[in-house]
Amino acid sequence: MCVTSLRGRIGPNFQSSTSNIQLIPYFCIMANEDIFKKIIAHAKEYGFVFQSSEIYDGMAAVYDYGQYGVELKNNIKDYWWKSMVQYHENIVGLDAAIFMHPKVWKASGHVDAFNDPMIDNKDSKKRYRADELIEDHLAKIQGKIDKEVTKAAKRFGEAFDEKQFLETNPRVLKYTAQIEDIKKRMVSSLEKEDLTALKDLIVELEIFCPISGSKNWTDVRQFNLMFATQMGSLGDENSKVYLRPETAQGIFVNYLNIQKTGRMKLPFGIAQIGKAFRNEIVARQFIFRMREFEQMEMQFFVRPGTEKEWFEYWKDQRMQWHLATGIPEANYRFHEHDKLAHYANAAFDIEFNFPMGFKELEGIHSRTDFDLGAHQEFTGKKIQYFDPETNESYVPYVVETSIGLDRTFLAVMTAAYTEEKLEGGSERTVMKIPPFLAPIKAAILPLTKKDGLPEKAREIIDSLKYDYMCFYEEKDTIGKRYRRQDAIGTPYCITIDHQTLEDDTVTIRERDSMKQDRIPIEKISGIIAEKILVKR
RNA sequence: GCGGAAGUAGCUCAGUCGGUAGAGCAUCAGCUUCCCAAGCUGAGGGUCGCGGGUUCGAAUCCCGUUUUCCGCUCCA
Repeated sequence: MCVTSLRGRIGPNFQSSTSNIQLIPYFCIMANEDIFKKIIAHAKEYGFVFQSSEIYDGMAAVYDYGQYGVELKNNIKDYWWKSMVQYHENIVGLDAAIFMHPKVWKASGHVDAFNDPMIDNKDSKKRYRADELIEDHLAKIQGKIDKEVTKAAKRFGEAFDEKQFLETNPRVLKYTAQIEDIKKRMVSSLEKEDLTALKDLIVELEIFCPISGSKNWTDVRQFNLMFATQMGSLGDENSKVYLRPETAQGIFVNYLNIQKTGRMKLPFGIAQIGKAFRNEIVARQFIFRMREFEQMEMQFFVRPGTEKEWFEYWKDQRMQWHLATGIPEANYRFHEHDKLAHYANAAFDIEFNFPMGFKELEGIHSRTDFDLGAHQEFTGKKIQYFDPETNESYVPYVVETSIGLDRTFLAVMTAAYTEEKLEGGSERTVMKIPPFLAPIKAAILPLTKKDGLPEKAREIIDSLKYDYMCFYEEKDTIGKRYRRQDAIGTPYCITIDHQTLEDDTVTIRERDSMKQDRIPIEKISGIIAEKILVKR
C-alpha cells in the first residue's frame, strides 16, 4: 500500500506496510567525472570529508574526516582488524611509532629509491628536476630538426622525401647525433646516480633557466619524497628523522620482539593500521592520493619456498574480504605488476573501479627476505627463525597485504553513491553503504515534537545507544528527515508515533527499499543486529 | 612540477561601463502540518580566496600568491 494511506491503517492488527514507491536509478546517464565531483561535494556537504585547514585556504592533498567520515573510517578499520587479527590465531597486531631510526630507511631502500635529482637556479630560486631540464633541451634540438624539415619541404614541394632528408641532410644528422649522445649520457648518469655528471651535462649544454635566463645553477641534489624533521633541539644533519613513508618497516623491525615474546611459530603474521607520509610532487584526486594517508598492512612470515602458495592464499583471502562487503564483484579486478619493485618477486594489485577508472586499492606482494635480510645486514643482528620441523635456521620470507584505508573509504563512497527518481517525480540521493560500515545504524525520529513523543523516543535511543551508533532528530517533516538519513547512509529509521504510546510499537523504515514495517520496540535491536552482520 | 580555467553567503550561482553586495535553496526561531524533501512569519549569515598595485573610488582592471578543476608529467 501507499505510505499516504498509512493513517487509515493504524490499529491493533496492523502488521506491516509496503511502500510501492518505485526506485529508478538514473546515474548511468552521468559522466564519470560528474559522479566524482558529486561524490566529493556530497562528502563535504554531509560531513564525511573536509579539506585540511580549509579556513586558511586549505592544504593541497591533505584532508580531514568529519563527523560521519570518522565513523565510516573506524568501521572499515574495525572490519579489517577483526578479519585479520581477531579471526586468525596466528596473526597479531602492532602499533609502531611513526618516527623510526634514520637507518631503517637506508636499509629499506627508501632513501635511494624515493629520490629525484633536483637542481636549483640561484637567480630565480626555482627548482627543477635535472633530468627534465635535459629533456627540455633535447626537445629544443628536436625543434631545430623539425624546422629544417619544414623549410626543406617548402623548398622542394611535392618532390620532398622526408625520410631521405632525415637520413642525409648533414645539419639534421648532426642534431640527431647530439640527441643520441646526450640521451646516452643522461641515462647512464641517472642509472649510476652520478649527480656530478648530471650537473656537468647541464653546464656543458649551456642550459639556462626559463625564468631568470641565467646558467647559475646549484649542484644536483636528491630531493627526498620522504618528509624530514628534526628530533632533538640541535637541528643538525645527524638529528634528521623521517616521517615513515610506509608502515611495513615498523613491523619488520619488531619481528624479533613479537616472534619471541609471542612465541610465534611460522607461518604467522603481524598486522598494523597507521599513518604514512609521502611528499608527492603531484598529489590529486581527492583522498585517492594524499600526502598523509593511512595504511592497513599485514606482513605474513613464511618458510622460504612456500611464499608462492601463501601469496595465492592471501590474494584470494583479500579479494573475499572486499566482496564480503556486498559491493558488486564487477567493481574489482586483479592487476599483475609487470615491473616489480626492488623488494618483490611477485606482486598483484586489487584494483577498484573508481570514478576515474580502475585504480590500485590494495597490493599483495611477495617481498622475499629483502626487508628482514636488509635489517640483518644493517644492524649486524641475526634475524632468523629456527624451524623445529626442518631443524634449519633461516630468514623468513614475507607475503604482504597492504591496503589504503582512505582508498577503501573512497571505494565504499563510490559504490554507495546513488541518485534515484521516485514515484511522483521527486529525487533522493542515498548512500547505500554496506550497513555494517554505515556511520549511523539507526535514526530515532519522533513523528512530532509534542504529545510526549520525544520523551518516548529518548527512552528508545537510550536502550540502543550502548550497542549502536544512533541519531536523534525531531526537526522538520518526517520525509525530510528520512532523506537526510539516506544521504548519510543510515540503514534504519525508527519512527515514534502516537500509536507507540499505546502499544509500544514503532515503524521501522529500511534505507534501500524505503519499505516500512510496524514492529514492537523490543524487536528493534535484533533487527539492526541481523542487518549489520557481515556474511562471510 | 608545467600549461589552461576558475574561486562572490553552508550549497548552486547572478552582479551591466569601476560607484556602498543579490537570488534560490540551506540554516536558526516561532506557528502550522505530521510517515517520504515543496505551508506561513521572522532572523542570522559575505574583508567578494589572500596580499599588493592603479584609481577620488576595485568583486570588477593589473601583478603576485594560494586553493580547486582539466590536460601533461610523476607515482619505490
